[in-house]
Parts: sequence; C-alpha cells; structure tokens
Amino acid sequence: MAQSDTVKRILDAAEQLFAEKGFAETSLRLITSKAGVNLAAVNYHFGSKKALIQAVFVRFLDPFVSSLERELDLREQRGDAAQQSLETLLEMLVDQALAVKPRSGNDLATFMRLLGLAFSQSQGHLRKYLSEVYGKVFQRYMGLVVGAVPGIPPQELFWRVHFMLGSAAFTMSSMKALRAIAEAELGEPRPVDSVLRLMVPFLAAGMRADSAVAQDHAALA
Amino acid sequence: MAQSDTVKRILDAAEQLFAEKGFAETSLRLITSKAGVNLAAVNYHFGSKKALIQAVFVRFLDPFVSSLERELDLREQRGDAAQQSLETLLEMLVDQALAVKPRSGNDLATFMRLLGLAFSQSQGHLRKYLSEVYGKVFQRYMGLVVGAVPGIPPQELFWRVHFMLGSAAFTMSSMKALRAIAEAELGEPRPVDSVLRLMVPFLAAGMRADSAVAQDHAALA
DNA sequence: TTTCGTTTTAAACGTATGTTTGAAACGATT
DNA sequence: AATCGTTTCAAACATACGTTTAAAACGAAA
Repeated sequence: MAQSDTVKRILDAAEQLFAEKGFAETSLRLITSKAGVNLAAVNYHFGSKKALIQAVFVRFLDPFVSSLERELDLREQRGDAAQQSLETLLEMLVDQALAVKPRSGNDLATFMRLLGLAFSQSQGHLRKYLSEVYGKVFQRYMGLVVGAVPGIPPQELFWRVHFMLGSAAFTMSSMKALRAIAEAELGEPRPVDSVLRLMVPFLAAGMRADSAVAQDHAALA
Repeated sequence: MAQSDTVKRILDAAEQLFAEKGFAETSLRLITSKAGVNLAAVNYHFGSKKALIQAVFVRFLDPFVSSLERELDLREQRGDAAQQSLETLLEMLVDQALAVKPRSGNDLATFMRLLGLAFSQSQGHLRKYLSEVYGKVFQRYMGLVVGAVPGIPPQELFWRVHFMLGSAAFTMSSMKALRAIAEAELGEPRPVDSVLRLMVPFLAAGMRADSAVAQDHAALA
C-alpha cells in the first residue's frame, strides 16, 4: 500500500474523538494512541492539527454535499425545484444525511455531532474553510428555502434562517446527551433519525410564522 | 476598602474576555493583565479558574433569575399564570433579559453571548452548577411553556423545547458575528433587542406546529 | 509606633500541548 | 543485492497554561 492505512486510522480515531470531546479537548497524543500510530504521524501526513480537523470534515462532508447537489440537480431538471414546499426541502436534507453513513462503526450520531461542532466550536479557521468549500451549495439550497417562504421581509428571513440553523446545530451537537435525558425522563430512546424528522414541522412552522415586522415592510411597499 | 476592587476588576475583565473568546481560549494571564492585577489574584480570590467562571455567571445570572422569579410570582398571584400564551411567556423572558443590564459599559450582547456559551461551551462543571442553582426556576418556567402548548405528545414536546433552546443559545452566542453579516448583506444593523423579539413568533409557531407523531399518540389513547 | 491579618507581588513549579528532529525501518525499483 | 524515496519511531523542543510559594507591601487596631 503506497499510502498505508495510517492516514485512515488517524482520521477514524480523530473523527470519533472530536465528536466525543470537541477539538481543543482532544490532544494529538490521544488521537495517535487510539489510532495505534506514532505521535509524529499527524504532522507528517497532515501538517498540523488544524489541517487534520479540516481533513476530517472534508471526508464526511464531501459525500454528503455531493449527494445533496445531485439531488438538487435532479429536482431542477424535473422543473419543480423552484416550487418545493419547506417541508419537502427540509426532509430532503434529512434524507441525504441519513443516506450517507458509509463507514462501518461510524454512527449517525457522530455525523450529527460533528456537524453541530462545525458551527458552535469552530475556531474561525474551520468556519472560514467550510464556507469557502461548501458556501456555494449552501447558498443554492438556502435560496430554495427562502423561495418557499413568501411574505416575510428579507431581514426577518435572514434571522429566521439562522434561528433554524441554530436549532439544528444545537440539537445535533447535544443529541447524545439529550437522548440520555429523554430516556431517563420519558423512558423512550427515540432513534436519532426520528429526532431529525421531528425537527421538520417545528422548523417549517417557525419559518412560516406571521412576521413580527411585516407591517413595516407592507407600509414601505 | 476591605475587599479591594480587585475582585470586581477581575470579574469585569473575565466577563468581557469570556464573551469574546470562550472559556478555554481565555487564559488567566490575559484576564489579569487586562484587569491590571497580579496573576495570582485569581487563585487567591476565587480559588481556581473554574470557580472564576462560575462567579462570572452568578453575578450576571442572579439578578436575571431573581427578576424572572418575581415576575412569575406576580402573575401567579394575579391567577393568570396557568393560562399565559406562548408569546406572552417568551416575551416575558426577553423583557427580563432587557431589563437587567445594570453594569456600565456592559453591553447586552455580552449578556447574550455568555448565556449562549453556558449551553454550548460548558465543560460539564458549569452546566452542572447552573442546573443545581437555577434548575428549579427553569423547570417552573418550562412547566408554563408546556402548559401553553396543548395537543402535543410529551416526547415530542421534550424535543421541541430543546429545539427552542438551541435556537436561542446559538443565536445569542453568534449574535455579534451574525449582526456583522446582516449589516454586510442587508445594510441594516438591527438592534440586539429587536433580534430577540424576532425570535418570539418563530419559536412560538414552531412549538405549536402540528405534531408529526400525534397519530401514534392518538392511536394509543 | 508597633503589631498582625490581609492582600499583592515576582518568581518558580509542574504539566500538557503541538511541533520538530534525526535516525531507523521499510519497500519497491534497478 | 544495492539503492533511494517514503514512512515510522523515540526523543526532545519550545511554549503555554493553571497553580503554588514565600516574601513584600499594605492598613487598620492596639
């Protein structure tokens, strides 16, 4: 093997540990010892810890985004892309997320947690990097979302989109802890994908709520 | 002065720096140099960095929670506590948050950011501490919220409450960055308190959305 | 003015981190 | 079998952190 599986072992260990403990709290020594490789291997193969973090995200985000883009193309060709309901668009996202998970022991919860961390824990370099690489697809998707919510002023829509993002990011990054609480309180370990689907009606209704500032908008029009 | 203003200077500096950079990324050396006090002062007056973090939260959370509790008592005496609308309950929270800000240069955005960090960045000890100290009021308030949303199964309500929390926590902790983006894209620096009020209809509508699992619930009943 | 508890100070301690180094081991090519 | 680029390895490096220490400075009480 030209490039031994050291790289893969590091990525696997880092992905799991990052999801469990966050970036700053996960040391290279912990990663390399879990991966069973030498400490220097990370700097040799990736250059730095920051580069490793980016590599972890690229590996699990690339298939997801590609798959999402393909689906967007498909719907555009069918001509119904411009008139999707909010629920359809959100469910599409959930379905793509659920369809990815190619790696073996890699739980869906890990994917969720990393996605949440990308927003909440990103030290700047990650958010910048992700918006450079995936910003275009993100904006394309958000354009459809905005188009599915008529009658809301653009400024309010901007904030609602981020309310939505926050809800998703927080839930995903706290998914494990919240499921544990839910089990203790309600005795029901609802599956992860089911929780994701619960978000759809919540977010869609929030996006469509009567505007708090629509009167200003209407008065100007 | 028996207890010099060293304590206050440390709390002020720590509060501002924590809000800007998070807990782990803010060193004691940075705090003490900004406060103009000796490095050892933190350990002398507070005991440890963790204790300092807790002290910062207690100082700005205590007035807020007390004020909230007083308002809850008031409405309970008036007898309308059990039948508040969701919007009223949420606006009450916003009003209490806006009513506090006693300290001088202390911006509302700092308060928001710290509140958001308490959820997203808490290393365990903080969340545990906060839930011990303020858990009772939190549950009292959430009881009213749940009572204001009839027809949703308890399990789904549990998750919706956390969708709501996530939306608020994320928005508050990213408030500064998001306002900068909003200004660049829409040329409008909407005030912080106005953003908080935008959340009310969004969250209320999400909480009241038609249940995704109500048929299961109804089938069992 | 002396005393004594409190507070401040400079310096050091111990630990953990990301990174670098130079030699050793490896593996395909000649 | 010898060579050479690639990969691994143990060890050390440089730095940053939270914390501790012991002496100095302070300030009210005697």
